[in-house]
Amino acid sequence: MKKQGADILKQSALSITASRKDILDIFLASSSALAHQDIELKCSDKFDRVTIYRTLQTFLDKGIIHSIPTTENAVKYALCKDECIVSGHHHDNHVHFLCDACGITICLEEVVVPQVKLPKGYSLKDINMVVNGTCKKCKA
Amino acid sequence: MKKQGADILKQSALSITASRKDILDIFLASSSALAHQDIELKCSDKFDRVTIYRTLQTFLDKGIIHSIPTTENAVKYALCKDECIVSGHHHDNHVHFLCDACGITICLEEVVVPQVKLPKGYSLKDINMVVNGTCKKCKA
DNA sequence: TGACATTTGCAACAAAGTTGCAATCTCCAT
DNA sequence: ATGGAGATTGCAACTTTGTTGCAAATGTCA
Ligand SMILES: [Mn+2]
Ligand SMILES: [Mn+2]
Ligand SMILES: [Zn+2]
Ligand SMILES: [Zn+2]
Repeated sequence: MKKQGADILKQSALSITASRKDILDIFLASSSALAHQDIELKCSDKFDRVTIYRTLQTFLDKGIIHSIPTTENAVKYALCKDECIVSGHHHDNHVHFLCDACGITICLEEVVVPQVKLPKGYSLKDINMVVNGTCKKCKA
Repeated sequence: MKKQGADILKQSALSITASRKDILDIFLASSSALAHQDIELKCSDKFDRVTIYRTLQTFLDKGIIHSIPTTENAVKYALCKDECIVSGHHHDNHVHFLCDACGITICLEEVVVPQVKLPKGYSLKDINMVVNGTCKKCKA
């Protein structure tokens, strides 16, 4: 049986509500990262825009989703994998791909973000790597 | 003599106007990347908000500045270096640092973005690497 | 200097995000 | 199973951010 939104909510000790379940199911059904607006288009008939904002924030806080900064000034969100939580801390250390042609944003789970050495004085907490280019489907 | 905004405008074959000069000078005087709002705070008394938007877009088009996507859903901008233009094309291949404590965003010109190998089918055009952490000044 | 093209400011919008509060819903202990 | 405490939601009102069209002002170059 496939993983459902409700399962994830239980795991994260969040109360189970219609909006949270539905929004999680939207993520589970999507193969690419979603912007707030993408989600709004899919369920603003059922839920208020504000609820979507708050739900996404809750998911971020709980480490259910992670955010992906894009060059188009639009943050996108994607589910975190289970293996993501190692010893109580999150590890979204994969590369993200953004297609300039179709705009799709994808987690490249199998591509690990390379380490970098920072100049003296800077302490590193997190690295974000976003690659632009052309995706499989849009290839000429 | 220090480089002035007007010099850069000439180099880029842009007409020299007060707003362009002033905004360039703000960049030249800043050691960190600036958001639209940062610039607005410094000169909205002299120029319209719309002018700032259009000026930043022009600078982007001409390769005078580059944009930095941040996790806070706010694009920041920074001047490109001269050496940035190699054979007519831009090369902003350095890492950016974003301090979680003070929010400052800095170009780490000396840290080159490492290459990554993408899965089959993806073609790469550009890589963006943003590192979060604590900057020199904010260090505990 | 003057014509012409470019740039700017303004006004009016549209879209995105935030906040407070009352109504509703979840969950847990009885 | 029920009900009450606390969490969640919808709504309204608002702020901030970004866009567009157009007329006035400015810069460029002959
Ligand atoms: Mn991801
Ligand atoms: Mn930079
Ligand atoms: Zn594509
Ligand atoms: Zn700092």
